[in-house]
Amino acid sequence: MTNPHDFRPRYMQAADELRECIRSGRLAPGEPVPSEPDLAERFAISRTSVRHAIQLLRDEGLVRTEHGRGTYVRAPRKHIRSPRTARYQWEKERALLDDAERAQTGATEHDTGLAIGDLKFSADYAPVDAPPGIAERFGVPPGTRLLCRTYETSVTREKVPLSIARSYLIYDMAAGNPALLDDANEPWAGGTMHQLRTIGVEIDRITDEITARPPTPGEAQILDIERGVSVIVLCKISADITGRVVEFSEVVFPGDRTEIVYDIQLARWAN
Amino acid sequence: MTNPHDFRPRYMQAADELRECIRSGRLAPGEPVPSEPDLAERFAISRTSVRHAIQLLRDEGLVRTEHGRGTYVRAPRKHIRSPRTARYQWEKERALLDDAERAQTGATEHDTGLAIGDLKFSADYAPVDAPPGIAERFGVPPGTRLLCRTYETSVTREKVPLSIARSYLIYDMAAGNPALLDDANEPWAGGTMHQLRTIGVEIDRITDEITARPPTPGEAQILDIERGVSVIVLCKISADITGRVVEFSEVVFPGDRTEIVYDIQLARWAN
DNA sequence: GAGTGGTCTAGACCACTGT
DNA sequence: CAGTGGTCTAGACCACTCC
Repeated sequence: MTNPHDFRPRYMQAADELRECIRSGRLAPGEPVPSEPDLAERFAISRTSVRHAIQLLRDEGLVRTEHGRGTYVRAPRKHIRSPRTARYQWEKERALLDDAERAQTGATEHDTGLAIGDLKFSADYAPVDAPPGIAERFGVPPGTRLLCRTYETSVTREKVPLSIARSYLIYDMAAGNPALLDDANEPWAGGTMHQLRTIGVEIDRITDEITARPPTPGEAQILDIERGVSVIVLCKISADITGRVVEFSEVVFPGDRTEIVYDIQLARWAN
Repeated sequence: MTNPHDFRPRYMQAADELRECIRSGRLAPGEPVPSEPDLAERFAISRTSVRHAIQLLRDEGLVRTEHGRGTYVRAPRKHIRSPRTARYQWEKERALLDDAERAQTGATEHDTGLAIGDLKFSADYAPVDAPPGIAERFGVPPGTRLLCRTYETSVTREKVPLSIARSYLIYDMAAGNPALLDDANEPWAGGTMHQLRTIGVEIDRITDEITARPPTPGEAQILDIERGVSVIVLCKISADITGRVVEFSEVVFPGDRTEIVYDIQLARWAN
């Protein structure tokens, strides 16, 4: 079945042929790929080589393998939009509302259009000594006491979180309102923008830095990510109206189902 | 060497131990990992299992393997910052300058701080019929004639491109200035914003959508991406002052060395 | 129990990199 | 040349899923 005049490795030739079947639709999303022994016979190669070929397709995100069941052609995953520009401004205005109004809906509901009961949420606070990289962002000496808050947000119906977030505040600043030091107060209606407002801080400017990298084994497990899929890391640096950095947060999204959105309004040309 | 009371697969135990060596610094970036036969003996497993373990580490981005030389601990890759907000506004203002001023520096030089001679650039124009996904962005019927422009930008000293971009314009609109239809006019001093200005279009609002996915084999080759590393895909939708979408472009960045940056200025609270 | 994928071995040969 | 990783085999046994 493989071409004797082709000197590429046989597992690659097999992968190429399977890839072509998928691209052309002869193997449609959701359909099973033939079993490993079948493919071994069909391509006249060993099962080891078949597995190598399938591994390539897995790394390309084209197939998903389930132990004891088979290998299936993957459908592209549904993206969850995470609009940042709109969310930040909305969150800031919401911080001015009274308690009852703020309680009605959270930022993630605003992003995703889900109702407030559809979302599950867990938070954990702990004081930490600033590692050098993070101290630098705040412009404080390494070792300065920070409040580290970790969050997992998930859709109630699904086991898998939408994101894992770690947010840092200067501990002594947050201590201006002792309620901000206790994770029992989460979920806090109104989010970080409102929390900071209780200590007289107004966020004026946010810088987002976006990168991608392979997940750590822990992240792969929590986010239910398969081999070859990266996470998107969003570092958000918030400065107050005096230009001082007041919050640094790092949000980890599953790369195969997240779409991060920014709207940029440009200044008009003078006429 | 592997623990008989641990019932996890042996290749995972081996991977765990190597991962711990790297995290702890006992194997520092740049240092070689022991050879496969060495590791097989040390862990008392077959070379196949050793290779399986190393593959895991490769997928996590921790090591890099070079045929005939060995496997080395990877240093984190240097990130190239790609600030979007600042770039877009800068590019828009630059479109108003005269030819000589515009020729002095391009957008990528603005982003990276490199001089104009440091960058290499290739462009290719071709008319295409709009596929459904892209037609939808423009709000035109599928099959409408578009001008598809592909670009590769690289640093002259390095073989590997910084990004691959594909930009689409409505063909009939671009034809308003025939110079816009010919890739021989690239690099066009002033970029797309100036090109559009020659046909009376002012871009007013840009929406960026960012996702990550595994590279296609072609992208992996062009961008010199290793297994397990994803690409970051930035879809840029530009609308003119009437709200009509006038350009759609898709930029593919290597995920392991790109950092995309947005600055968001929030409205002040009324006092 | 039959069929699927997951782990593992021992050994062979090839391709590439150094000296 | 010796040493590295890359390809490949044939076969064994295990773990999981479904009937």
